[in-house]
Amino acid sequence: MKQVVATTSVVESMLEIAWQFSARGVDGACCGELSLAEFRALQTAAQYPDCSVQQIGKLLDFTKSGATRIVNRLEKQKLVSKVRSASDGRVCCVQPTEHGLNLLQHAKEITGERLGQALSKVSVQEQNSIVHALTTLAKVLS
Amino acid sequence: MKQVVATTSVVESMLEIAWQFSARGVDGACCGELSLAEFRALQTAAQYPDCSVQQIGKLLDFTKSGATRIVNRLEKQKLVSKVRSASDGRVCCVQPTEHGLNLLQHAKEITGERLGQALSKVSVQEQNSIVHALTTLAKVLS
DNA sequence: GAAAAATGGTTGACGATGTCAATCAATGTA
DNA sequence: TACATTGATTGACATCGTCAACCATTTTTC
Repeated sequence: MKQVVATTSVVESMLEIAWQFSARGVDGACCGELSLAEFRALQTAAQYPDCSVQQIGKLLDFTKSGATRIVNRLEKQKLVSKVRSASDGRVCCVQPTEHGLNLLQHAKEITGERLGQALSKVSVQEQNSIVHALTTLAKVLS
Repeated sequence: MKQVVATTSVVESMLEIAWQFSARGVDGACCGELSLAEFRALQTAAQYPDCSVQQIGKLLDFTKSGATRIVNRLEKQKLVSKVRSASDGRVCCVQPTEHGLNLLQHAKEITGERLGQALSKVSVQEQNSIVHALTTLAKVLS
């Protein structure tokens, strides 16, 4: 019970952080011309080799059609390519292009820098604590 | 330098968390009929007494017109009321209604519960560490 | 004190985004 | 072969926030 009480006071921090790192916060900073949804989709495609369009939708909680549209936008920007699966002619495998992977890498650096800049305001010990905490939290949230 | 390197590896966690707690993640769970932007605006109105429309826009990084529209939607749902400032006839003070405050409180509880549920998967010691880390991080990010 | 500039807010037109329902194509099943 | 299922796409649509133009009030300037 005590934990629950404690967490309610943290929710505001949580939302604040989410806001900073979501669509509005990251803005052009990390994603270039990409929306957060597109960025996440690109990430997902990179993470799961030969990921289908619908898989991306399911992982990110979009409808089928939403997923199609997001992937199409990524394709138009040449960040992914769609390849028909050899084993199942209905499936579209979404593969990040070289360009897409570069963008991901770059985005990671930029956002990391930004996080690092924020973290530089606290002690190294606290930095480590935060890094550890975030990693753990992301794991238990998924 | 080491910190920067370390943080880049955390960025993915960061984005994962943001995703979980942003528009798509929270969904109806905490915000009822509100979008995340509307929810944040309501929060801001509650936090800053007699907050103007534009102040909300500036704090949340919206344009003037965007802020107007968000506040209008909140007003239509009777979550805030707009009152012309006595000292400056141009300014609209945005005040959360009783209903608005209740919704905020409720949302806080729901989201807190959700966070608590996730946190219940780790040790109490780790929970405290995470709570502390989030609080600190939110502070240095703003 | 009146004209001009600045400031807060609103509105119309628009582009971006994602949903729903209908559809097509490929696969699986009877 | 006929029927159902599944992956993906498309058209119509609602939501959301921006830009530019605008009105109203306040402040500045001469």
